[in-house]
Amino acid sequence: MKKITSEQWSPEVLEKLIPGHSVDCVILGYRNGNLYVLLLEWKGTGIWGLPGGFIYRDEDMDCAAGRVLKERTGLDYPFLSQFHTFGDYGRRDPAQTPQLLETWDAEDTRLRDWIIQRFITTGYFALVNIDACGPLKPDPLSSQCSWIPSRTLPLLAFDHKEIIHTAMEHLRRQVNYLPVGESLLPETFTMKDLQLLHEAILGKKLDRANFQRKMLKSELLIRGARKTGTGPHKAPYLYRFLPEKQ
Amino acid sequence: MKKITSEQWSPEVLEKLIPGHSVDCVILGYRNGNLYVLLLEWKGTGIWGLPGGFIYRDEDMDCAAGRVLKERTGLDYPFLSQFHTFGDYGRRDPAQTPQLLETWDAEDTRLRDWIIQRFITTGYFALVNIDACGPLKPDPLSSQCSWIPSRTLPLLAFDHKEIIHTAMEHLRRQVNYLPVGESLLPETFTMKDLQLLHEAILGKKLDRANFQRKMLKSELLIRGARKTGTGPHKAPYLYRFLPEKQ
DNA sequence: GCAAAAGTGTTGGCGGTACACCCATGT
DNA sequence: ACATGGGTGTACCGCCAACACTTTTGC
Repeated sequence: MKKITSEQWSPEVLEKLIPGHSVDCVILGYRNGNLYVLLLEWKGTGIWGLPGGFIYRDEDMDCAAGRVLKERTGLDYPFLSQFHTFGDYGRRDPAQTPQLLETWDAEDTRLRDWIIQRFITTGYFALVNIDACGPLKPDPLSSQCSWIPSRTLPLLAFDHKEIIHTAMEHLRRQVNYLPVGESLLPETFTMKDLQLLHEAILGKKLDRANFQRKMLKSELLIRGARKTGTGPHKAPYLYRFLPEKQ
Repeated sequence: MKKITSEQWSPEVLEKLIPGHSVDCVILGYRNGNLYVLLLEWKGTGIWGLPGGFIYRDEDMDCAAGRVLKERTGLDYPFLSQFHTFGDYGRRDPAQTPQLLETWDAEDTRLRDWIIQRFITTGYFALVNIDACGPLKPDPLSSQCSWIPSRTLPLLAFDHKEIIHTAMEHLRRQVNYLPVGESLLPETFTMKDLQLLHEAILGKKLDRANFQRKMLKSELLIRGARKTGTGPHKAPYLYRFLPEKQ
């Protein structure tokens, strides 16, 4: 796996990239009971898109996805996995690409031709701790990079809405086998916190008693001290995840 | 979905193809208790590879996979689904490409350059009835196209062994949710036939009694007459799958 | 004391596994 | 009759959903 550092796109850089194939990352974060997706706003258009990028000719595709994550969030390769490749001919609405290019140097048609060509994209998804991210950085085509609640998605470019839905579907199917808590929660948390997270992912309420037993039986958690000052009720335990097995 | 008919590769045709991205199909068949994979032998090399193909610039990627299936087997789009995209920089062993090209027109370097470039490939898998296939047709790079038992794979090109293993893994995980019997068995079959198929996929023995109950409970089968002349024992029922729900 | 939230217990259903028991048939 | 394989019954276990009960805490 060869790592390549971030660079602005330019005609010279474009030469080093694989044409027509991109990676798009569905980066999920969590805070206060809500799931968030990291999105970029295309300069001045009000259209949002997934953080994506291109693949260098001598770079593994997985690395390209990791590089995108690093460039936007500063995070180094947390849990990141490919979930689907989107290859329909008409997946990029041709009416949207001109908007994407409005802020670009119009006189160099190489850039324009490169960006409006047909693209196949491979979707990756990552679960990250919002507080562990560095400052969010938009890419050269975007004006801002923000955490957007996954329940209230804005107008999205191309088929990015479908890509997000596919990723969420993938996450829901695997929620019991993935370290979702470890990736999305702070170091210590209550069982209620963990349950709210699972409920946010699954989009439905879970039984408190059964959820508690299931989590404890997994033997991935260690129980710490009780959390004080949480109100007029029994103080809940604080948990943390076991250190990783080597 | 735009359909495109088969053509030989030529410099003119190559212009119409997306460079650097291929589809490879893991096409599985079944007969007498054994799973088979459809493979092609590269002309004169003794190296085998998956049936693959390229994507026309105006063609959906899923269609390209369906076209590959059709070209090799004559079958029209049975159950066919994408399972993973293989994008490592070093996935195609550069030492193997010269062998692949030995039988090609060496004086036209465009063909050579096109075929030895870095490729990302998307893997599809299909379950087909061997008897329903037309005559098997090798592609321009291959001398033969045959059903090879999945347990005794020959020397395979590039990372095709890994691709097959990934597909089999995918199939094992989904065997209970896929119409494996409907795709791989003849119209009528005994419960034992169906069980042998599942055992071949899972690579382990199943309990006869429990398997029978599970299949009947699914309500996908209808029981027909008994099969006669099967030996000194009770005659088994013949089953068929219910006609598809509309 | 009372409400609210946390922790634990109990029950029943369902799916999977293991294995026992009959049934039909050709020799 | 008997061996062989097909069909069905029963018991057990683990997982999950539903819900009851007890404990702690601030008001």
